[in-house]
Amino acid sequence: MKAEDRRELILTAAMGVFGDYGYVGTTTDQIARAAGVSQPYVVRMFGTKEKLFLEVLHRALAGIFAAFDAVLAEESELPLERRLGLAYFGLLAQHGLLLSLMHSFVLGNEPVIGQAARAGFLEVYNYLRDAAGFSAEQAQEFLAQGMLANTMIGLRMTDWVGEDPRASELLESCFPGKLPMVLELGDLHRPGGK
Amino acid sequence: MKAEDRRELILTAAMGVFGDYGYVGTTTDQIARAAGVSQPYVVRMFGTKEKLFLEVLHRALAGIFAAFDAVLAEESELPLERRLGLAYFGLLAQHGLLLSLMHSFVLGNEPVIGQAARAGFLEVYNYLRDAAGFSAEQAQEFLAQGMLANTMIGLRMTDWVGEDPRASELLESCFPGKLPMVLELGDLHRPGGK
DNA sequence: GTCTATACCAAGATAGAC
DNA sequence: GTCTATCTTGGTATAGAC
Repeated sequence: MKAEDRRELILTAAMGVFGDYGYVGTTTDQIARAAGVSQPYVVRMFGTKEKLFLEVLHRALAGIFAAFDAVLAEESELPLERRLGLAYFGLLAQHGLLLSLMHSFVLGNEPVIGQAARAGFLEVYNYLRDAAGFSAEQAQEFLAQGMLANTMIGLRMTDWVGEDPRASELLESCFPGKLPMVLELGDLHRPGGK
Repeated sequence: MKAEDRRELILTAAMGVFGDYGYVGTTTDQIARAAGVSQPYVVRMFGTKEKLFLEVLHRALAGIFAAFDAVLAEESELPLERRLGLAYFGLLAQHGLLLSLMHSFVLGNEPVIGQAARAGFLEVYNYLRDAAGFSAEQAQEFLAQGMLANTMIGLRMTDWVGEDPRASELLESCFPGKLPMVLELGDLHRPGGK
């Protein structure tokens, strides 16, 4: 296999593991095993764990913009907020995409990663304001809902559906009409999830 | 000094450091230095880093409920959501309180901490629904705004006020009328902040 | 292009002195 | 009650073979 393909493989694996355990909590060895290569190879290919994480971050953001662009390009009766929200939920199918971002969002102190995370978040905000044409209030509300959704996934709150009725009630408000899908995808974000 | 007082000192220091660097990213030595004691002493007193973090989590939640209880006990013209929101912002004055929680919210995979984090989050939700009398939608919206506010602090977005007009705009929506206060408190959540 | 072996360092935890 | 010294583990990164 050539380097470019391995790169893809490793990046995908890294996104999943980083999403599950966070930047600091993830070892390059975990990523290597998830990708089916040796630990030194991961480091060799990306230089450092930090650089690898930055690439994952970049990819995650690109994934968001791609999904949103697709929404803006399509015709629909539904209000734009709703459609972008659904597209956002769709990103849960990519293991670790939203959670890697979420982890970066609490690392503002990290000199390199924090900077990238702030810039990335603002890019999303700018997209909502400019490309999507949201007002400041609309964009803020959209992001707030997104952050709560991320939190539900990060907490693995889906594991408590059925056990605690209030957990179900909250999740139903966070993912209106999409709980079944989210529960299914929730399996990804668990130890051992593909 | 007796053990009980040291305990307080260490817990306060630990909350700040955990908030700044997260559970995994924090070393017991950082905490020890922040508290002015030796690293082994921190471990000795709390058993393990994990147990210490769980105590911090417990304290952070207690802080939230104390602040909310005070709001419910007082008379006011303002709507309850607004008053609880302001009380929430007030918690920013306690270094690391909201951010330690936020870090725990993305650690759902951690067997012990994840469980505690989920339970803690649901306690807050239950409080809003029962003690505060919020509807499911009100509680969800309140939490969404809280998670976005936490994210802004975690990202240290306040550092970009003045540099990026969109950062200011977003922060102003997140902390309506309270930006000056938040900017001042933002200094706490920076490397070297007391 | 990918691995094995390993150097090196940082961190949590323990032992035991004072 | 608190410290110094230290054990042990685990994790990033490097060297170098195949």
